[in-house]
Amino acid sequence: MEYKELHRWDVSPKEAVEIQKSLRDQVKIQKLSSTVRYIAGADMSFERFSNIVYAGFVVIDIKTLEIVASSTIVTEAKFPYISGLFSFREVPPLLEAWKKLEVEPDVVVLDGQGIAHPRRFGLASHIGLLIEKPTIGCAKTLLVGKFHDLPIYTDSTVPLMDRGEQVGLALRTKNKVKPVYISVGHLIDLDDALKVIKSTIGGYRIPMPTREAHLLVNKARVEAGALIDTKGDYKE
DNA sequence: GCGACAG
DNA sequence: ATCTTGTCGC
Repeated sequence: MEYKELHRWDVSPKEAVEIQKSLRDQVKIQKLSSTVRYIAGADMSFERFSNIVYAGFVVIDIKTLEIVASSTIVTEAKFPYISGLFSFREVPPLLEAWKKLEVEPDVVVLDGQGIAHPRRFGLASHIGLLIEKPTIGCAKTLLVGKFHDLPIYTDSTVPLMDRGEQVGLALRTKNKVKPVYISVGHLIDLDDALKVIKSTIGGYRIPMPTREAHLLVNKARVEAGALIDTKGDYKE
């Protein structure tokens, strides 16, 4: 798949914040324009004491929840992990994997926030602008916002509020299990984002796109590690 | 100044 | 994120 180059990546944290501010007004919140058949999930897996990272995508059929395509790459993360600047660490490796993906998804789910972000420009919004596809942020923990009285039963939702506005929602994907947090990334609205995510819940807390992407990149890392002995030499 | 802080 | 075994609860 293709993507845009909107700015440099070798920037300081201060410059990164300015880039976020300059791009956030380009985020479009709207109804999904086409019917959804293929949903992509993305994730990254890190090596313990290095910046080597495995990034990958899976594409899932919304009807069967089966994987129809995937891509994986290995590269080096060049930006540190800084809360609020997460996308500057994750997006470059993800774009490399995106480049190798052969099946075009109708919507992409990211492991992190969309507009539920201090500057309303989280990972899902950032990569959405670059790949020009509808994106959804589906995070395991909160970055900003508060919510109240979320029922303990599957499919319950409650608004996620930050500074007086709704930035997403908390969704209970499984009985009596911690919720996930859904927010709009780009080219979608919250109702459609929720519908898409609900259609991909496979009985686990983490919806299938993200879950399968996580399993994929984790497996890639472990298998690569098994090929290297303790001296760092490659095995036969 | 204190507390919070996506993966 | 990653390191890790068993264990408590549905």
